Amino acid sequence: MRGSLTAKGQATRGRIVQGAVAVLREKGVAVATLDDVLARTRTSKSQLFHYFPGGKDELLLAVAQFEADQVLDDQQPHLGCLDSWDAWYRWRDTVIARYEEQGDQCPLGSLFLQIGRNTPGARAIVIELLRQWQEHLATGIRAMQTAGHVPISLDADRTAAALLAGIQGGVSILLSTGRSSHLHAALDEGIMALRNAASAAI
Amino acid sequence: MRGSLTAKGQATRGRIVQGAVAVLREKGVAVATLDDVLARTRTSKSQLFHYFPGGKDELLLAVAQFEADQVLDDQQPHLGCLDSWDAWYRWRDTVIARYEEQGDQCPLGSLFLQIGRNTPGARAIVIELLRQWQEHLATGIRAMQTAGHVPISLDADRTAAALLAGIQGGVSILLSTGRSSHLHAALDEGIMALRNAASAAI
DNA sequence: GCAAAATTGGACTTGCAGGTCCATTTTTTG
DNA sequence: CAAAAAATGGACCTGCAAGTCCAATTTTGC
Repeated sequence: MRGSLTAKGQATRGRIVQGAVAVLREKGVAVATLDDVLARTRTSKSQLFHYFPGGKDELLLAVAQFEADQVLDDQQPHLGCLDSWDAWYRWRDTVIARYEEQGDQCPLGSLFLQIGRNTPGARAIVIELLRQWQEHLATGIRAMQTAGHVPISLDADRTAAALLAGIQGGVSILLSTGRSSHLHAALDEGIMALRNAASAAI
Repeated sequence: MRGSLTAKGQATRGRIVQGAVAVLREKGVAVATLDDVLARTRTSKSQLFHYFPGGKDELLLAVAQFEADQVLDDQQPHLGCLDSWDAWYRWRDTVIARYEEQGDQCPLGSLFLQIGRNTPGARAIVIELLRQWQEHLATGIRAMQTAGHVPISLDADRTAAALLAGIQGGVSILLSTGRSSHLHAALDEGIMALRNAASAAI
């Protein structure tokens, strides 16, 4: 078999990615080196370049994909069933808890500055993550509309986009300042906008 | 005079900062080097380290401070007189224009990932920028309350915080995806929240 | 005008991190 | 079991960018 990975190979490759994820979360992408990853995973240079011929960039991209998947997973199952006010508030609590716990690490954000937003691979990962995230929110808003809790006149996609922007900004402010008050405000105001739309329906 | 700068010295120091600003905007902090700055400003290594004994970190910090000041300046005079719906929309247009023009450069954001958010100097710059920005917004909201356009019951600081988060997120999404729709949505929804609060007043 | 201080040029050093290479061992395949 | 392919260890190379050093020049203060 040409170019295939044995079970052992897959295991090693996986270990490298996992190790890279850990190292990057601990030290930050700016200072983390390949040797750090090797030390942690007890693998050698030749192994790393064997599984990631593209070198550091390719490894970072793999880590980015992993982290991106993690973002939505961590919001489940709540993100998937935003069909009552209660569900929305439970989801809000999950988001806040996740990012408060994460502290001032930003696995994903910093990763993209390093890889470069321009590289097609990196950009595709962010775009897809944001698209899915926003889609989930929009679906939740439509569910609330169907249930009659939010007026149909509301533009679900636009509202979802604004809410997503608020979350992104809240998180990035949390990263910069260590305070989660903006994330709190963005989520609460976002949900409040849905409730107010209900009473201020045109 | 010990440790003082002559007029010539100040000019050189200023040229270095200006050159660094330009280089960082063009190439991005991840790949820009001190030699790039020297080449552009026609200065020498010894000059750079003479005026920035702390080396690259100190220079980056100076650039960060410059860029931070720029952020609010670029929103003036609109940000300073948010006392009518019209003024709010003019300000919104200014913000959108500024960041659309900037494209996918993020002088400030990327800078902090390089310097490290932890270093006290860097963190202080962001915190102060955000504080002033939010203060301006809150002042604007209070002006609208005083004028009777927005109910007093609204928490100006919290609303300003949410709006600021939305802007931050909108910008960071613009940087990642090249699309300004989220920034648009965040601003419009943020202002809409003020208007809806008016009609949905408790 | 002259001594002291500030400014400047640019060659040189240094350390490090990414990447290459090849010999050796292990696993797969038939 | 034997040949081929995959996996592994780790020494080595290389380039680059930050930072050092010193000698030369200009400016300042008195």
